[in-house]
Amino acid sequence: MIRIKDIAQKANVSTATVSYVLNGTGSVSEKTRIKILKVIEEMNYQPNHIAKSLKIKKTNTIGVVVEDVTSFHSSEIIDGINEYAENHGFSLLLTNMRVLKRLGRDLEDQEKVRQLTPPAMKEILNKQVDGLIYIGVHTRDVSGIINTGTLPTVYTYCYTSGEGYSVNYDDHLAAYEATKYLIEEGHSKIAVISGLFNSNPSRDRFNGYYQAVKDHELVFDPSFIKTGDWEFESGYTLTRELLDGTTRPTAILAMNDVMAAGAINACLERGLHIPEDISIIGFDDREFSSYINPKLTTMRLPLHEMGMEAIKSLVSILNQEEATEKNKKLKCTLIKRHTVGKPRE
Amino acid sequence: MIRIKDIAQKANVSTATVSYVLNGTGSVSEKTRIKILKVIEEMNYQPNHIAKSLKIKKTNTIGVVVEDVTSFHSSEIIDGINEYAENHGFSLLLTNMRVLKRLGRDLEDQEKVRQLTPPAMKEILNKQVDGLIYIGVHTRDVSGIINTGTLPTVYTYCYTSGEGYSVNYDDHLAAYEATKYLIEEGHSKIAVISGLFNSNPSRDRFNGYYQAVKDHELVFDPSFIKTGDWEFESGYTLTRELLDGTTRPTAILAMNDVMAAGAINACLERGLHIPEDISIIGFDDREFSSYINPKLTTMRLPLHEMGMEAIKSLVSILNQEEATEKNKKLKCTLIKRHTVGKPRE
DNA sequence: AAAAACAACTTAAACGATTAATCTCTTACG
DNA sequence: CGTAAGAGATTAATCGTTTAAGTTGTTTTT
Repeated sequence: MIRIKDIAQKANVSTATVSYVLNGTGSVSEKTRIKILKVIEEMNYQPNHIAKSLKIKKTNTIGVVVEDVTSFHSSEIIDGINEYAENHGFSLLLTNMRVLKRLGRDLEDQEKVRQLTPPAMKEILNKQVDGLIYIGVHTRDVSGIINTGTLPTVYTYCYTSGEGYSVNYDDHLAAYEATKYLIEEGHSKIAVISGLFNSNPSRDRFNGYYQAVKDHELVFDPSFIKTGDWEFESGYTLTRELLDGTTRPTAILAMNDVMAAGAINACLERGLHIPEDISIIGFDDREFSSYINPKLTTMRLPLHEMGMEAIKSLVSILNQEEATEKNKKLKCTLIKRHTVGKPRE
Repeated sequence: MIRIKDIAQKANVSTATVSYVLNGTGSVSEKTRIKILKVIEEMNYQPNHIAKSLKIKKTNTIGVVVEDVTSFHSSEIIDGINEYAENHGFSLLLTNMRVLKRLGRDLEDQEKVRQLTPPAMKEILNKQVDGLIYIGVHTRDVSGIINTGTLPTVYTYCYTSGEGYSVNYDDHLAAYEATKYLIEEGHSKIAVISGLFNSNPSRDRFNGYYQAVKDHELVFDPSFIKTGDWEFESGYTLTRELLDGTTRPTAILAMNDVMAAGAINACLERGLHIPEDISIIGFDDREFSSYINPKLTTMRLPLHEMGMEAIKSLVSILNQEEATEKNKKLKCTLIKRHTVGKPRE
């Protein structure tokens, strides 16, 4: 391994001078600068980041703790983080907590999640990262569960009540816009297949829906609200219930694409045509949404952007820029495909 | 930050002694060992890995270079790598090349991929990782594209011809078994919707299919072989061609789930019943495969296991264990769902 | 009883960078 | 002309560990 020392010897200067040209600090004459640069080139010198980090107490490495990498949103967020990191000289140290695989749907049990944390995270904290990005599996509150100590941290796809920085998407607005779209298409009987009701996204999305219904002076029918559990089966079952109800809705707002897929299956099975007989709108824009038949109209989550904004926030915290926004909320976008149409007369 | 020096002072010993108890090296009396451990506990000392790495020239960090994180297989492989890493004290430094997003289907143009490499990878190499795992986007040959220099490297979901270590799944065997399953269900007219034909998996899978057909003494009909491009549309279009052909197949082997989904759509559109009128089998076991209607029977790739085996290989190379297998090939497993049945008489 | 061996420590030099403090020239200015 | 200022370089300490080599004092061997 070539060291600064080797460069210095060959170029007949001190190590300090070499370091100065490497970092563009100090004052070095153009002549020696050129000379040193040439030697560096010749010897194919690669700086040792470890040594540098030890001295300057900065690693230019960001820890990324993800509750579950295999969850659909994680890789897209990581991709966003990576894009910014690459362009700004940061590396990413990744740790996967695997909460979903280890706890399943038990993860609302905060104590269990907490117990999962230490082994996975201690290591990453000790590795001397400059800051941390925490990617949850649901946009739920993780305060009290995660203790990152004094390390600057930005939470995304989850948040901490009150303290801490977070980047998320706007559930309320997204549901509002989805509902508004349905209403504008002419629907007035709009059912909802919700996720688990003790979760923030479910609550916020319901409120967005409710707001849109009220703003457009439609009647709110509680029998149109069904509570699912985010899974395919519940979308399927609840849609059957909806179709068997006294008044049949002309549109269904499913709170994720997986349940929407279940809803589509249920409708198709009953011989209904989508969107002629019933419209369905999903949430997430999962990859499969354009592989199913008919292709699903859905609200796309700004995942890539969330990753980008999370690391931007973190970097601005690291740079002590005071203006950093505490809780960013990004907008979802409506992806129009083939499951929404005007209702029959 | 608490240093070894601080511990040493408080415990009235030298830094060397502290280091010895920390590493379990040297010879330290039980009495001082206890004493030092107590001080460490009291002061909540956390070792500085950076300093240690500088000295011992080992980081216990493994670089993971992935051609595209958002590709369906990547996160599952990463999950496998992570599981082993966590249990063996390694950290993961992740870099995403984003080849798919940057090059699209152009990635068979090796020159372009090569040009993408340096900026993304140089950084990770300089960060002094002990070894590298490279995760491709297709199981294609990347030799000549990727230059990891002297760094121990294991390739997965891709390979290098001849030199280097790799872990992959067995395409030939998987296709053989899928075909065999179809034959055993009673099918004799089995069509294939292949991926791009200049790709290794396409070739190997075709050979597996061909072998199975021959082994079971069926006639091989070239008109049953259609070449797609891995995308949904081609599955759809080619299935329509197949259905319009002079002899209609009773089963379709699609070389990935996405094309299989296209095939299902085409069949459904023609009013065919699956699997009564036609059987369809996919490849990959994508998440959506159980969300589509009917649920797709498919060959599952051993992704998690590939990640585990990749890092196992790497670690055994790092430990200079000579016995490390050069090119591991893992088995796919058949996931039986609802798109394969016995053919009509 | 002297020599050798060993256990239990300590000393101090690395590892490869950064950087405050110095030093030596020039150049500029009143 | 004397001196202050500045440019361009060097010296050496430092970051937090590890570890070879050295130092004790005690035990074993012969």
